[in-house]
Amino acid sequence: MNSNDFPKKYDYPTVEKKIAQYWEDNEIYKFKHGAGNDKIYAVDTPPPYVSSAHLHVGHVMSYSQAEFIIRYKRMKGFNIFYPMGFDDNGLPTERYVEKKYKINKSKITREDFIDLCLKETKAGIETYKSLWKSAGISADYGLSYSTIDERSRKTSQKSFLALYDKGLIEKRNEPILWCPKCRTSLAQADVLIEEFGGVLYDIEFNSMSGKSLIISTTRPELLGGCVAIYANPGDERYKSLKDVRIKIPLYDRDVPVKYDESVDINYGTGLMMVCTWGDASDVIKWKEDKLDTFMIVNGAGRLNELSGNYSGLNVKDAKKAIVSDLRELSLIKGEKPLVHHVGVHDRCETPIEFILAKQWFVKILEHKERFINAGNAMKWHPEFMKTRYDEWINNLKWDWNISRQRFYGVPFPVWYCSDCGEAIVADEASIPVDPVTNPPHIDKCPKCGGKEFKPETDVMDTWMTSSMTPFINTSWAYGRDADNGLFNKVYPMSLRPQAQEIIRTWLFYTVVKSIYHTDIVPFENIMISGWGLDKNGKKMSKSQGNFVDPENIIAKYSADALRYWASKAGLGQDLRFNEEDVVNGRRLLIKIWNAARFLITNVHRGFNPHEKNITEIKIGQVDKWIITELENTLKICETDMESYNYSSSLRTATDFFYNVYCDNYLEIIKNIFWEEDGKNDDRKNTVLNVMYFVSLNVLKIFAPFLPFITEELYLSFYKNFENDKSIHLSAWPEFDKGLVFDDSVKIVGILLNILDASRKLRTGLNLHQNHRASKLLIKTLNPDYIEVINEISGDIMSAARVRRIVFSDKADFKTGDDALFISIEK
RNA sequence: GGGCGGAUAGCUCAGCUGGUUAGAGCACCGGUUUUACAAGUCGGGGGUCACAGGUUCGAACCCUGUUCCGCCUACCA
Repeated sequence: MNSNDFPKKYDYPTVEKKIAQYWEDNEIYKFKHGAGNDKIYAVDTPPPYVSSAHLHVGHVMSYSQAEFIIRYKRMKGFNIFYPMGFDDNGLPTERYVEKKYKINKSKITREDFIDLCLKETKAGIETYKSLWKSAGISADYGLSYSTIDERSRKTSQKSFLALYDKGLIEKRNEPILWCPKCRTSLAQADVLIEEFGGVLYDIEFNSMSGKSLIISTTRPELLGGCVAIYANPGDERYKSLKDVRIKIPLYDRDVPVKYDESVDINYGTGLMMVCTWGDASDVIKWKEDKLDTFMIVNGAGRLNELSGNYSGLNVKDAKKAIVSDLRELSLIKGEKPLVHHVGVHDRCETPIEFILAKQWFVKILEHKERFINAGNAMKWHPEFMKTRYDEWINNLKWDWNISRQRFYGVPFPVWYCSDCGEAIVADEASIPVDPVTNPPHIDKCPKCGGKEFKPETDVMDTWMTSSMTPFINTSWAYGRDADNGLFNKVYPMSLRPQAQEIIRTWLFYTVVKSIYHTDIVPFENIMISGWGLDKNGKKMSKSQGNFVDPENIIAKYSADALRYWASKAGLGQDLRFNEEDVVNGRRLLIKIWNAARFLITNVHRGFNPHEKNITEIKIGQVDKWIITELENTLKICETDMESYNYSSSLRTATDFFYNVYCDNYLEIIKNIFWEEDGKNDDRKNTVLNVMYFVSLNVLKIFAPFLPFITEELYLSFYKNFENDKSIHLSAWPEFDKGLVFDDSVKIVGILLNILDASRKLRTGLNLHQNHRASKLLIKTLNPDYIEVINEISGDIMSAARVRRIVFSDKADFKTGDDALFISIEK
């Protein structure tokens, strides 16, 4: 570009589109597989579940934050393995489709439903890709994966087969967590605890000997499922009940009394009704004490025939009916409102129930210690997030149930013998298979010789696939040598960036799988981002309607400006969205543009920044000072980036750029460019070289954050003198001790004190910005200053916009330096 | 119930292992437009660092307790 043509305004909508295209056309972010650079930095990209139109600026925030580090690593010379993932299988997508088309799984065929899911998935992927690209996310889109594609299905099924072989997966018939709305079983990680207002009913029971007993419960509708009454073994009141049976009100049934330490003497009357099953403690007691089983709630959340008169009612209506009947019999002796905590399905917020069912489980309870150790073997950023991981593992109560009674997911590679029920798992060569459409590889049941087989119709938990991302990415399912040994090169991966709410799912399950399959932790570093909050500090979400559309913000202020906002929160910190910060980002861009413009438009023909080394040209004190300040900045920025403290890095860079480089250095030197041609040519050339050196390095430390504008300036100007085809492939500027001139910093400190004071005086004198005052009077109490001031008098006059400097005792305005006073005469 | 994070200017936030007079941006007030930038620039006002104790020559920072906000976790049914 001809420097005279350099645009006055930064036209970011046009430029950002153009630059994004440049990156794509030139494969700037392509992973160089097999090209010799084995200094690999591998990222396990989060695959957010694909349902277009729920994306908000918070998503851009967390992706950007990880990407700041990734871009930095790229400039540090790493060969970046950065695939883009799209999570599109499983219940989240199904829920999205159900809502969008107002259907549910009982009113549509499996095939039609899957078709709709695939259609939405495809649309979702396009929306995501387009947003990530416009936000400048530097993934290698050629490495994209979707969790429903063939490679993912093969990987999940291979994992299933491998763990089945190791005895780490098994099918069991036991009480499981169940969502009556989605009609599927769930894992503990799919359940959230929510606060509910409820009522604690004191209900009168009678022992068979006629003794009246008051028992408190929040779930009278489960009376029909009551299988025992518990008391604390130390509770004197109830010791006599040993061997006594208790009659259940409304039902013609009686149950035993049992004792357990877990019963709180002070809660209610100290008696506890245990049912099949109201909560986890019921299940535990049922297992430990081998209680009877009276399952009165069915999979649809309705009471069944075992409940007698209440059969067919849903849980809520049954509660009303039973309470009303108990009232009529005067068996309700008390009602206390209380707040209690109920587990709900995280996708639909329906309270979960326990039902008995045959399900596939990945055993995890017996290996908790290994997972805790794995957590300790990875570096957490920020550190305190590891607590959540540890806490989750320590509190696990159930093995990981991976069966889902749904349609859209990866099928189990399993059939059952119609005669004896024996499970037949697929052979590895045939996966991925869908047992509903594919026959098994054998024609005879190995156990009973039966020739008929039924497919497993459940699908796997979506996390069964997502937990395999490091393996999907590296084609592990095709053998460890597949894809030129990619797995061995990339695994374990350098970085797992992700949001905090999926520590217990995506992260935990990935660790489980990785440990089981390889016995090696999957990541060196884990980076946990906070949430994007709305203006009022509430979490942004589609359902709350308080989300900000990133496309609009990018269109209005540019992607770089949005990324600037994203840099404001440190790791693990939530960040409020306020448009002011985006506006500030745009201001920074404009400032960068204009500072570059000053250099570019002053560069003469024949300018060559590499003719001599920066130290070999005749640099003055102010040049040495600005170079020193730059070096100190580079040092801090590098330290910050190395410790994932990107926020501080950008702040430091911005401070230097604004307050030191623009407001002071450029202000001090710019006057020389106003002189007639021919005058000061040497000095001009020196200053241009210094500006080139400083501004290019500043641009580089801005580059991870503001990839578009830095690239635009690089390509349109700096690249004329540099070799790299993108600033993002250029080398991160290393701190150079040889470019630190502490004496110059001291000397220029005097100048800056004078400049600062003179600005105050000029404001007081109402002087025009560029008015050249006639005299600057200086008084100094430090004789050493005189020589220094004489040496840099040209710069002082230039900076303070004065024609002459005079040492005079009349100077009476104290500067920031106690030994230095100045005055200005108009 | 247990735990984690936070509370600093009107607003959004910096403030390193304790060290002069606690910073920035926005907002507010005033000056200033041919000479990189008015989406600018220069200057100014504005804070009992949540509260109460303690340690120290010295505390926004360390310790103890309290309050409020957010979150994680939990078998008082």
